[in-house]
Amino acid sequence: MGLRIHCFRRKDCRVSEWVFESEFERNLFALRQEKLEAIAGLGQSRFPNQYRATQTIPQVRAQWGEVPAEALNGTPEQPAPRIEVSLAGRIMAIRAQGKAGFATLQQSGERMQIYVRQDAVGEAGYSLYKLLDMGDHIGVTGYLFRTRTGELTVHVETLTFLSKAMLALPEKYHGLADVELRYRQRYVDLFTNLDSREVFVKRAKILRAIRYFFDKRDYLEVETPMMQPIAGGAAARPFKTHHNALDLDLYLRIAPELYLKRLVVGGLDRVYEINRNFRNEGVSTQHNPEFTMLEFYQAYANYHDLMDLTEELIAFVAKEVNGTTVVEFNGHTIDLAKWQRLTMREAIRQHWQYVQKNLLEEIGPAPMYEELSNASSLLSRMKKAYKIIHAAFGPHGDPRRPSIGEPVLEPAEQYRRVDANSIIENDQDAAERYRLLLNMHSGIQQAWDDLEAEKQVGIAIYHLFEFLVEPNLFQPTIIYDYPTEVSPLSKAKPDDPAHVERFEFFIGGFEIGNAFSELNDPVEQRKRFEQQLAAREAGDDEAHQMDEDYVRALSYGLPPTGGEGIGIDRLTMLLTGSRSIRDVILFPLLRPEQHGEKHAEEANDEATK
RNA sequence: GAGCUCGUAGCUCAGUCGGUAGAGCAACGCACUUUUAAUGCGUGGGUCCUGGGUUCGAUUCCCAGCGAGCUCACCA
Repeated sequence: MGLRIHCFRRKDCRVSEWVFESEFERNLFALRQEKLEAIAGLGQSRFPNQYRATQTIPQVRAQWGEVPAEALNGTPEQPAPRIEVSLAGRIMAIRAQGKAGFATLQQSGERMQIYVRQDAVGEAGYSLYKLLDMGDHIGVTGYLFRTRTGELTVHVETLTFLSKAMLALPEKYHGLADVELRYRQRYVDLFTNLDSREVFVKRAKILRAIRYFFDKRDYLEVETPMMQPIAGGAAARPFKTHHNALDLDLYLRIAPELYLKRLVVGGLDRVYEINRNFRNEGVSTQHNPEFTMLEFYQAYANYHDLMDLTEELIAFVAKEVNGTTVVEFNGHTIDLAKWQRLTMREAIRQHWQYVQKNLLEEIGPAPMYEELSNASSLLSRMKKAYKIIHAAFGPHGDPRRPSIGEPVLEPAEQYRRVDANSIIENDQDAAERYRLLLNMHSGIQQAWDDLEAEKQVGIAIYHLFEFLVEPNLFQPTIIYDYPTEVSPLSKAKPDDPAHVERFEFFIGGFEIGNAFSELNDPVEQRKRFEQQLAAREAGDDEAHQMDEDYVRALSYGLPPTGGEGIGIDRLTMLLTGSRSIRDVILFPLLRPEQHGEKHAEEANDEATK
């Protein structure tokens, strides 16, 4: 910690100089320092090094929270035995009344009222009380009683000053409401918004439950490199960094996958790792550039074994953390113990049939499996379907794409000239219908584009799935048997080379995990790397690089292995009912704050360019 | 990356059909020995995000920029 706390408004500010956000803060800080001196004058240390409490506030509440007033307070004739306590906490409310007063201490997210009266703590003690402010840390000793209004309270006998808040706390009723401030100043958010604290307590419980689950099954927790010379194991753009002494470019890992499988080659049959991955991509309510993944690998298992394990894991974690497998998320009630499993093509067909039956009969029956396997028949089907669904929106229905040809059907009345924003505000069902149709529209359009560009049929199928089906998978769903073209690291189905033994699972409308029977044929692996390399040369900067050492590792023999990755942030969102990934990451990535003159200069520079 | 919305006191928010702004909390002073969003009386606190334009005059209108939220795109 330097001396500087804020340094925005003066471009030449030095580290040795205090720069406050405002006069208010400058004055308050000075005033609090004077109070600190006055506290020292009372014989207290300004910044004492420790305080020995005998209990925590949660402990006292747990033990005495329900004990009635008579038992604690006794009567004038029959005084009850005193319950002595020694507690520490942060002052979250303080109310002085002449020669006595109350304060509320907070510790570990729980609160305890204290009562300080001059005739109990003495004049010096009461002088200290009067020098206390919201946000200060103090220690108290005394005994428990209940006030007239029944609140469990510490009758203070000694007061020990522990640390001063030099800045003003947020408004005490609302806490920090500005989401940006809550992310930037999480240290304030955490003690003023206890809901926020609860999310991170739960996050820790989730991690603990996961570790327990895998440890119990003889998995070994490992840590593999986060800085890698080749960023592999996923399709994503990496961050680049540099090691000076070795003069070596390195990438922050996009996945631990290839290292974990090397470990299985090495005889660590069951391994898992929980740690950060880094992907150089945009941010959204579901994406942070660094995010936490659980990856685990199990020798001699295939993807069906992992499906069973996954269902068990998710239900177990939910139960450990929330005491139930039922969660409310985004207006949906989800039971994490009730799963369905569908192949990707089944899911597309099922969803298509749903749309046909409930929304748009003209779209026709779902494509048959043969149609979904053949590029030219799929293309002609997509063309047909596109015209129908496009017409359903009316000539102006989809602002993002000009009409292709003339509408072939009369637009269905309820979708004519629909405006997404107005119906989302007004009519939930209409908004839902609109969303479903728009997703279908986008998926069909995407598949058409893929096939038109002569991409492989599997890629078109995958896109169709992503748009049509994925956003609607609120209940726990395993989607399996992915097209080979979109799965460079997984193993083909023995009886169907067009598909691989891979599944992803979806809850709450987004993907949470991804698993497959790992490809362990080094020759096949090299071939797929080479294909990726070709894609890379063709301009796909997310395509895999060649990883010779990984192929070498496979050449020593990877046993048949199942592997899976689970997004911990998203799982946490689900189990805490958080709509944004930023609510489950302590310090989500934000642009640095810019203030005052520096800011203005940059704005001008920008304007004159 | 695109669209929409927002940015006013330390915090939570009003407001100004264009005439440089208010409340509550917090802060400061006084009163009050069972209050609890304590209360009562009084005081201080603002480059109304930044820059430019229009105007006699801009916090308000217009343009640009910065930051954030949401939606979409990319992605897990």
